[in-house]
Amino acid sequence: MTKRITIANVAKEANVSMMTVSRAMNNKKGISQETRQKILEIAERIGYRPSGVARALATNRSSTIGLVIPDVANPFFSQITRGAEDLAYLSGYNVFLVNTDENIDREKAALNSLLEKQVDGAILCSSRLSCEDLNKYIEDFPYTVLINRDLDLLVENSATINVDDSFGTQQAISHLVALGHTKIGLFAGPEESTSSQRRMNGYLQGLENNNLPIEESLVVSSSPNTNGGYQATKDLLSKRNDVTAILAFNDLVAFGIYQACEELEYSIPDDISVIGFDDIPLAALMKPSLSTLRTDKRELGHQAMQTLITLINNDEDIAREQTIQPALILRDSG
Amino acid sequence: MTKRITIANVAKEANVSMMTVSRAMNNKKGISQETRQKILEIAERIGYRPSGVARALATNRSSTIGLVIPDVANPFFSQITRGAEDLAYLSGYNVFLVNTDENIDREKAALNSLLEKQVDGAILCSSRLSCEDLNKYIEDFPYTVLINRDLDLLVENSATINVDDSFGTQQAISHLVALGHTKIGLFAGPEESTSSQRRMNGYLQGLENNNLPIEESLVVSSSPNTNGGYQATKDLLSKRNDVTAILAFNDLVAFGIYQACEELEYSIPDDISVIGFDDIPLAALMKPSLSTLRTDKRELGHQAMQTLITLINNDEDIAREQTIQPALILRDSG
DNA sequence: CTACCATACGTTAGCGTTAACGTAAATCCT
DNA sequence: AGGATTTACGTTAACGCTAACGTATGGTAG
Repeated sequence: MTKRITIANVAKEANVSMMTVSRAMNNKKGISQETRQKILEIAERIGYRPSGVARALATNRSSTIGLVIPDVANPFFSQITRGAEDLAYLSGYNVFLVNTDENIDREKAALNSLLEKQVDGAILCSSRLSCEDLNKYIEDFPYTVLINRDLDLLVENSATINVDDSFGTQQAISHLVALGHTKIGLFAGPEESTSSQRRMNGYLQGLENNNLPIEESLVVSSSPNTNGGYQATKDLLSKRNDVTAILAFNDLVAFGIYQACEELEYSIPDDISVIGFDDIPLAALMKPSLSTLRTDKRELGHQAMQTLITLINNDEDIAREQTIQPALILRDSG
Repeated sequence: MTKRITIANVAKEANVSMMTVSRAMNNKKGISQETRQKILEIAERIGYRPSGVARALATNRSSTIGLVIPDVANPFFSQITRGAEDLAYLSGYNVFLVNTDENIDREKAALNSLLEKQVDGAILCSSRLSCEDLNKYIEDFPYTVLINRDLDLLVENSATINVDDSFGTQQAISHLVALGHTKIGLFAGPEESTSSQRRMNGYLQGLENNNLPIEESLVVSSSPNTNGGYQATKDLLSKRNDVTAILAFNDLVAFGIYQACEELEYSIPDDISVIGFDDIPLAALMKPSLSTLRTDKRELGHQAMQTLITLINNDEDIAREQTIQPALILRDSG
């Protein structure tokens, strides 16, 4: 490994001080056009690359952001990641991506490592940390944005962005009611999932809004996958053959509903309407095509990054608690 | 923002030199158990967090790795990312994730920013750079691992990992031949895609291995999506009604084949066998379930990271050109 | 003509850490 | 016993950059 070319090399070659080179490289004022040009040419010629590490040490800014998510392999988070990274790129930041696997210890380890790396800010997605721990970390990071996680006390250096699952679910119910449905089933997801809880709230609220009774037997919990939907359908329809519509926890669950309905010879949407959640690519390909609630995850990631960068730069006041609305995509299933 | 707690604070509090604190924090020898313990307690108590930036400057090692991919939102790359990050985490590295969108300028910008950030190594996925540019960057990075990209001259500080698409395709053909097929169609993907080229090679080689003639009209290019498969099927079957098997560029293309076959009233696999590529979750859910060639992308990412870290640590000799074999997953479609 | 100011630089002193070397005391070996 | 080695520290000097301040030069206003 040959020795690194430093700002001193450029300075000597150009017969100026390091400070002048620094000004030239960073487009700062207090330097004439000619010298700047000359320095930039020399830098280019001798292959000088500024050391981000040294700069970070000197300025106390790393131009680096931490993004903490449960699992990039999950399309939900990979899309958020994409939206966030795109804006980071445009704004001159690099992003550290960390997976937690919804494991608290791993999440803590991730946050600690980001703290050591001295990121300028962090975006935490679906954090599993206790409120106490979370608050401690928020204090330690310069700035933090939380996605899909509420916070009791919202401090100066943080903001939250949440998907309004409750509202989305209410929308879906209103749509189904408008179609004449009154016996609407809900396939709830894992109990510990906050989005599952929010959808449950939305479901109850939606029924109330439309003056429909709440019947416990219409709510079935299901694993968040195809098989979960299949099982839940068999389960529900064996008990309640008056059900005419089902809200699935997500599109895969909806696909499971399709499979069960085919077996049981229920027709979608004639006998049963189905509405999914997520709008995965498969949704449009299913037969009949699946109506579903889509949240723009890329936009979500973008908005989180935008918020974080605004906080960092302290440009302007920004909403501390933001919300993203899912959109009801109507297709053929209900 | 309160002032950062530094190693000096800990040193003063513990009545030792900074060097001793450094030794304690980094588990280095030349320090007694008692002092180490005492120092660690004090560090914990006053909330000392070592500055990774300062450490990187002093040691010339950032414990940071750059991962450059076309698009995290694409499941293929998000899984690679996951596999890579997992190992990075275990090995004490953080990874910078960058998307290029297959845009050469953005890729260069990404690499430049990683160079500035002084990553200890980089993993480049499906790089679109010219050989010349690529070689220049490989020279600039301490270490580089390329995924799905060949390199003419393989320098000391680099390695490549490629998916053996050709072999996978040959496997599929041998399987189809064993089933009695002789007229096997290929739906090739985008021409500029190297995996498409490799599969074409594998296709030709596979036919030759099995003493089958090469017929140009059996090869149709298709967009890498459902619609592409749909169109290509209609196209192919209108010209060649003797085709009894099709290799799809990927599983979505295969899904398009299914749709076209349903319309044309061809039965799968009775009239036509179909084999996909990728094994996306949908593959197992399709009717009939789709036989496909699966490459373990997580393993691919893991292996790339493993190789990079081995290069960095210079632990042991490592294969400079590695290959990952896709596995033929046999289901009901052929 | 002086006082003031802007412009274009240079100097100095860190940022927080560790490598490399120095040193004093304890331990060991023959 | 006396030199060699080991252990447990401390000192010094970087790593590469920039903030903050200093200085010289020329212009400008009154």
